[in-house]
Amino acid sequence: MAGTGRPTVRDVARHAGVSVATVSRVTHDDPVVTGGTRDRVLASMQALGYTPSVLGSGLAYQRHHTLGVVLPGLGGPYFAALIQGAESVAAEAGVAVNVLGTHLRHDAVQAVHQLALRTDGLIVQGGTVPDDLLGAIAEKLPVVLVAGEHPDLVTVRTDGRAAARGLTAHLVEAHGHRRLRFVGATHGSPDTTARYAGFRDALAAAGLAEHGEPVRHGLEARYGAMAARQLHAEGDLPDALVCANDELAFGVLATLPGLGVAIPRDVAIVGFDDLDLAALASPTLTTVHQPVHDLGSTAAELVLAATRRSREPFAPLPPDDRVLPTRPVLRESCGCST
Amino acid sequence: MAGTGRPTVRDVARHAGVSVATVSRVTHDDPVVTGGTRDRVLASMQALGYTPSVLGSGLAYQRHHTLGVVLPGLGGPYFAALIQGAESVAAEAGVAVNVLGTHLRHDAVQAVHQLALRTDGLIVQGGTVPDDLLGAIAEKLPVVLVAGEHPDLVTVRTDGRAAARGLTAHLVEAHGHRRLRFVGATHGSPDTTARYAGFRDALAAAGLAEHGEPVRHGLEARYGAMAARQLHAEGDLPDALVCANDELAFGVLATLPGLGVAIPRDVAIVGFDDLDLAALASPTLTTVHQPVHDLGSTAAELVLAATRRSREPFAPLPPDDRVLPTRPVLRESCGCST
DNA sequence: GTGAAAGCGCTAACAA
DNA sequence: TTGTTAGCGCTTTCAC
Repeated sequence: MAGTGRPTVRDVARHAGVSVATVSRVTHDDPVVTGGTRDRVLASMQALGYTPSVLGSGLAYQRHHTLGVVLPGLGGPYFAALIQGAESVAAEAGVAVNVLGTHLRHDAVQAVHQLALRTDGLIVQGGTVPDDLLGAIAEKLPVVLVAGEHPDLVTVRTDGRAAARGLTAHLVEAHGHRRLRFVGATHGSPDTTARYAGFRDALAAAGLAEHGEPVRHGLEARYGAMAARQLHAEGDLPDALVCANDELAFGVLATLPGLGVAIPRDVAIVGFDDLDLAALASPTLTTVHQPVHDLGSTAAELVLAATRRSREPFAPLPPDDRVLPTRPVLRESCGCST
Repeated sequence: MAGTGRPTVRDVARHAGVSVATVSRVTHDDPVVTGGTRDRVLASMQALGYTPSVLGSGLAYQRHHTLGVVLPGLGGPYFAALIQGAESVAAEAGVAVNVLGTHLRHDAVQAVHQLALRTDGLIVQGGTVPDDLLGAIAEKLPVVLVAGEHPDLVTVRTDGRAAARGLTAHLVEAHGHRRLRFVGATHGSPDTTARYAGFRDALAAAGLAEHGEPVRHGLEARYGAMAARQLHAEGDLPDALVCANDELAFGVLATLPGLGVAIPRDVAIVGFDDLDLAALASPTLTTVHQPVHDLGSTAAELVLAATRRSREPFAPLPPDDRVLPTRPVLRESCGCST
């Protein structure tokens, strides 16, 4: 009876000789239930192999127990680390993580809307969602923006501009490079845009001009390879390449040497993020360490905190801007400690 | 009234002057509703900004409208492609995709169980979940195993052994290499295990012995770098390195040249998967093209098909073994067309 | 401390 | 063709 499916609260209640309310209380560790009753119910749960239905409690609580994460893509160690950070916090709270990669979908806006309907809160990577849509969604459920800026939202980021300024200055001052070029598509990536701005800041401060426009193919490893081939074909290699992230730098690193260009002898290279591979490639990669995992976990904490107290109609989160620290990591690819 | 929250079927029904059943029918494009009624209801939906609650319909349907994907990790382009494949099919069906990376979690088994409770079906990458647990879960909901083998389950995979045999034979026969070594951690990865077996097949057929044990650091780019450094340190470089996947090969490619080892002059290298970067790195990477995206989409189709007809108690899927074709891609890193 | 009962939003017989 | 009604599984007042 009661179907052949999984046992429900009712089954447990009957088996334990209590009411469904009591079963529910035990599930939630409600301290009012007596030790004896409690044990009896727990035993019945064991005996029947009962697990609360996510569907049932979801409806009653009006909560999906799911966190949405919106990223441009899913590939790449950067996003993996971000997701892990978010997931570690979410798992703790019994919340699942639902990831959406927008750059791969023509119907990204639609998809974000869909996601918003099935989650209790959203973590959004800067540049993936138009600002107005973001604002609209933030009125409906808690949203935290990662690696982006927005006056009315909660944001978690690093100061990429300052970091890029510092790293670029290092290339100029410590290694005497004067012809520097930026690699990375700035469009649609606030993070990259900030880094490029910092790059330009440093050049301006040193009285230098960019050695050519940024090479804007994309932000993944393969685009680094593409950039390397393009630069090589142009035959006008700069002294140093400032890559928007480590992935791009690896793409360059897996290509230029094969084309007969030695690093850092012929060209110096720096990246951003300090991915694991950075310390292992040869030459080891000079970069800026970013707390990517923390970015994700912090964002998740903020969203979940808002989620939990979401009882009434829902009030948007008060704006906040958390800036996490970065740290330059000087290795071989810039010419240091060769 | 009716709370300040989102409008419900009841609100729409009242507004349109029909019953909730009719509203539900319109939502599901039930052809029985008259054009007039239909239009009136649609208008009311528009007016009120109604969207069906995932929670409500979920409970009624007893369906989560979510597909689970279990992978070892989330980084890496291989998994990104797999997820995209699955997601493209899922999105079509209005189903969300929930990804779980097991290698990063100490409580992987627990996590898989949790996931099973919130999804309608699971796609599992071979090697991520113990066989017995897999069997147990498959009795509860549709499960498709990707890149793995299992007698009682639906599996979608490629014939990695044959592919590896062919590629290895190429190194031996076309390029005359005799001292070959395998790079990649076979433990816990059926895919890698199969490729290693194929590698050995080819060597045996040629009457050759492996030039040393496999270098088993892992399966990601950084472990390729690690392997490269180890091999270089050992000072006994083989003629050719057969990497378990392209990621590892890239790690090697971003490291060996920097250590003064030219590819393919000093060492030939081949990978598996044919990631985008393979055609762009220098030297371009010889590899085996795998339909990773199709692996994901096929798996998703199979799971969803089973999901849809899951009406009664649920019968496990009948075992099936789909083998998708692969294709060797000969490029520069093996010594071809240099 | 425990139980009865009224929902949460939607679907699906069954009636009309 | 449309409406009525009884759930789906769980939570949560409000009585007892």
